[in-house]
Amino acid sequence: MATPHTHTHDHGSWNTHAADALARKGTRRSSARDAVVTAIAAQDCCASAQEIHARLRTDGSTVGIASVYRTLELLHGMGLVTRIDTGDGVARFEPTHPGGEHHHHLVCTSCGAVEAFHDDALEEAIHRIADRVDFRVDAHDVALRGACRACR
Amino acid sequence: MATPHTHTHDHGSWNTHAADALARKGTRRSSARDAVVTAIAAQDCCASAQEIHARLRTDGSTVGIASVYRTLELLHGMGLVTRIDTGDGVARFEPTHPGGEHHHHLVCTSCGAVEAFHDDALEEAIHRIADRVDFRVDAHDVALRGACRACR
DNA sequence: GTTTACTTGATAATGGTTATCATTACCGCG
DNA sequence: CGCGGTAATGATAACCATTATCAAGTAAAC
Ligand SMILES: [Mn+2]
Ligand SMILES: [Mn+2]
Ligand SMILES: [Zn+2]
Ligand SMILES: [Zn+2]
Repeated sequence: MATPHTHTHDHGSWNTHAADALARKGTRRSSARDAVVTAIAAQDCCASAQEIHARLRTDGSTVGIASVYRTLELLHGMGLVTRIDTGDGVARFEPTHPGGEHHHHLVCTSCGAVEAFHDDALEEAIHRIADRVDFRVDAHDVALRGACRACR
Repeated sequence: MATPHTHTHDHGSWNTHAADALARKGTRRSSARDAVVTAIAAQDCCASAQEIHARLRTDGSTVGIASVYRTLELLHGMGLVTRIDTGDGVARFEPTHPGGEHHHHLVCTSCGAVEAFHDDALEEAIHRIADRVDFRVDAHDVALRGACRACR
């Protein structure tokens, strides 16, 4: 039931999915946005704007930090990216897969490490709550906090 | 199963609980800390440092904002207070009840309203995950995001 | 090619939180 | 009781992730 999340995504498929959605929305094509989208497509789990920016600059890109934030905001507004707050005051983002398939996070309060997990019973419970409550539930997030193997 | 959380806490009991824990820890008694502890004891759900500070000042207290942050950090470190991040860049805090009884939150992404809920199946699922995963889980939090009745 | 307005990158501004520091005031001890 | 050591305080400066601003660049429509 609770499984260490296996990374079996095709990075290219999300990239295409996102590019299509952007084209459909009618945004112009630009190298900055392309670079950010490609960088996000390569992630299996969450990364902050600053981390994405640093990775891009290391790879020789000249994208500005503002464009990273702007692109993340755009993609988030379009539901192409999931925002995750691990509680350290930094927003992290990961690709949202079209099928609804996703994972949640184990956060080490000692070293800040983030691990992914998935659990069907958890999803089922959340789904039932959403049906029962006087609130339209669009999204959910779950974080388990504690100590990772290394910090324990 | 999923119930709108009923507020049946005795505010005084958490206040005493916290005061005892602070005494046991050997901290000095001060009016600033007392005021913050009392303010938190009066909460049924989460409030930010600034909100707590404003409430105290309105009530005639001269507590500085720094003391509010310091007290929250102290109480959080002692496990007396739960920190909640609703994703708007503001940390909120609510009293941690000794029996482990707690609730989770519905967050309206439109107006920012926060409602509490509790669900046994959800807790059970999380408990099972904690047992199964290679991680020491000390705490967990769950947020359901969407639109409240008023914003829907 | 020209025009239009979407994008960009640099940089200033914002705002919650944290660090600093001189001053205050608990509280154990004589 | 007083003292003295030092935890705690409140004002304020510093920090830092995120946002807003703006002049310059550049897709894409015509
Ligand atoms: Mn889920
Ligand atoms: Mn719970
Ligand atoms: Zn992830
Ligand atoms: Zn609450």
